[in-house]
Amino acid sequence: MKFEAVTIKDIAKALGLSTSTVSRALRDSYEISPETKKLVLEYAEKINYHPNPIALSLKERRSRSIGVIVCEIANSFFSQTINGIESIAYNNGYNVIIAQSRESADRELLNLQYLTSRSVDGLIISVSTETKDFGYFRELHDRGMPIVFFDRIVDEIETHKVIVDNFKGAYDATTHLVRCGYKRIATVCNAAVLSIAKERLAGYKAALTDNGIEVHDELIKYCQHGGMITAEVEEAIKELFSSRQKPDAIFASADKLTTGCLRILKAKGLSVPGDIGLIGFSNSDLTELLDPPLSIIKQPAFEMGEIATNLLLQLIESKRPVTDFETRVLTTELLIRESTKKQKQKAKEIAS
Amino acid sequence: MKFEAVTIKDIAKALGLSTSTVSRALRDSYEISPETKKLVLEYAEKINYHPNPIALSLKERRSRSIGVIVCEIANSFFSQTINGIESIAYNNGYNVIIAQSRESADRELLNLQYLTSRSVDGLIISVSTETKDFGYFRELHDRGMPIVFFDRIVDEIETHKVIVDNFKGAYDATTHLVRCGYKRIATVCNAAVLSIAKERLAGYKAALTDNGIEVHDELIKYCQHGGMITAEVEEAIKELFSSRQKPDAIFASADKLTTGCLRILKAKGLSVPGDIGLIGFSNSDLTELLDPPLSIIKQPAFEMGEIATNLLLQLIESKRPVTDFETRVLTTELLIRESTKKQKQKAKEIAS
DNA sequence: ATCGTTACCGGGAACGATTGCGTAAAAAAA
DNA sequence: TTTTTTTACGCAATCGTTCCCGGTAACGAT
Repeated sequence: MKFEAVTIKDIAKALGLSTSTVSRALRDSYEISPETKKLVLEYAEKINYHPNPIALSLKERRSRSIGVIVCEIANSFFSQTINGIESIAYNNGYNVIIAQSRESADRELLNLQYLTSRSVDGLIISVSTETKDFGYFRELHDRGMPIVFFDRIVDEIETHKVIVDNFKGAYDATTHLVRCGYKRIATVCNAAVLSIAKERLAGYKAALTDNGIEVHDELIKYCQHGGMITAEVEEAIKELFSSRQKPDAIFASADKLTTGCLRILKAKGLSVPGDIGLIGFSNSDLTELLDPPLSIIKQPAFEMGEIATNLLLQLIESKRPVTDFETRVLTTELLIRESTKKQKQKAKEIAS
Repeated sequence: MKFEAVTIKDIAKALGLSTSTVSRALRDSYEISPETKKLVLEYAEKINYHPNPIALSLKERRSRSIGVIVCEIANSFFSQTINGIESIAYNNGYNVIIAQSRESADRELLNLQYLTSRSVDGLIISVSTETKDFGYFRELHDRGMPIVFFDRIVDEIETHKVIVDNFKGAYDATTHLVRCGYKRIATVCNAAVLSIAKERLAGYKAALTDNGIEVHDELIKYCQHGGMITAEVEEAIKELFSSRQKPDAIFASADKLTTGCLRILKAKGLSVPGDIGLIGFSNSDLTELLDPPLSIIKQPAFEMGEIATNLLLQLIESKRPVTDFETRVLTTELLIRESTKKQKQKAKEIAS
């Protein structure tokens, strides 16, 4: 089954002109008489002519499409980012091809090869938790493929990057927990190789130290798949509670980890914040409806997508190789709700 | 800035062969000697040759890409569906271009034109709530563009469709409310033009009638934008509560409406299910963590995406025009949780 | 009458890959 | 040895579009 489109040849034949003339008439060239132009334009309109973008891509050696690789789209943060990416891309005549790594380095590489073989003009990437070898990224980048990293960036590759101040986000969240009166604050974070995991962990540690609380390694748990696998989070929580230092609060450093922790804590029959406080990074718009309403650190996801895309288009459309790269750092938002309200505090409130 | 890829010409020149020979060698043609093949294959591997898909698309008049139009991707149901679509598409060498209508008929048309001008080989569509004129769909379909509708389908266009038994889903949900002891059951649904809205409303009505409960029109509220605009849901709820027949339960017939209702009810200080019961269609994986845990009707979203894609690929790859279309109807899943537990019932449970 | 200019338009190569057809050389059959 | 067949490869067209060259009128100036 074929969908046959109208070509410039059809117009040329019908009007007794050459394809060159038709092409020029359509592009409003000065070498074509007004009458011919009118003729061509009207006929093109009539038969609903649209230039074949594939032929154009071949000719101009660009596809006007950009590739996006994220771990998964069924994730509030990423779907919001993609919204931002799309809005800018579409306004500039680019289309967006989305691929998911599902936190697998293999799938990520496959997607990468697939997208480049599809000749995308550029890439917007948030790397998977599993990725250790950035050789292919580097090779691509060295060969001139425009790449913008966001969220989970690759430090050793020099290109545009868009992130939030993860250190500050984590610092603020942890400080908030301290101020609420929590003492044994644990953290559940992403694979340690991830830039965001490192930064958020650093923020967590700094906040504890600055508040005179000792950092205990046994209160720091890593989830290699960023919470995509429930068992992983379950294991982390179990370990936390079987340690000598039982935590009285948890700072979760990623979307899936935050809701994952809540799920496991409830499954274990623990009350939040009664038995344990919880705060985490999240971009879900359902967090305030949860039981309990979750205190979260929220990222400006849509804006991040917009900025990343603008930077990428800048790279793509630049005449000469860009060497001056920038890293845009946005700020997170701390939303305080029930899940970090310590019991004593609650009691006090009721009394007053 | 350009990303220069290796072409068949580069290989030909380097090896002193013609492009035809190289092409045939790469495709393992019988007319090429084993030695030449080996030579070409090894060199191609060495310089990391990948055929240019754009050139192939031009030659074969197919792009090996499919377009998907949904109202928004930051929606559990649709992002899960897209996961299903992608998994099948990628396995078959197709890529997926996603576009969002954001419930606007204009944007939908724009996306449609954009995708077809991008020469996608086929389309998978869930129409927007606003769409009234299906002329463009029809035209495209008549001109041979393979289209598969899912979820929100277009009855008057004969092609493959993938839906759930919306009538039964709504019937089951409403029946469940009746069995819980609710008497004045309201429904908040999508724009009445949508296939799913009609079917779910019919299921709701039938369940009431079959249980000897009268259907009151003032207990039926429509949201033109399917809950994307909060004010819309707020207005619906306000109207319900200002009517003579104050509802004691609500059946929400779409993802955003379900969580939207919960949000508004809580904002109004109403307790669920204490003051009012709530059940609705939803595919969010957070519903059981909500306050209260939400009773929902869940659709097999991933599977729907898979089936839709398989059907589309079937259409695309069919040699002759397909005239025998099918509508796949899957079944929904009813998950009963706290939000539909009527107070009396609760009391009884505690007593026993 | 000849030249220069302007205005319009067509031929054909190119983008990268595939493929039908033609053909030289080598191998097999006569 | 001659003829036939097979093997192995190149030429050129094709997909839809753009664009570099040309080319040809018409017209005014010389």
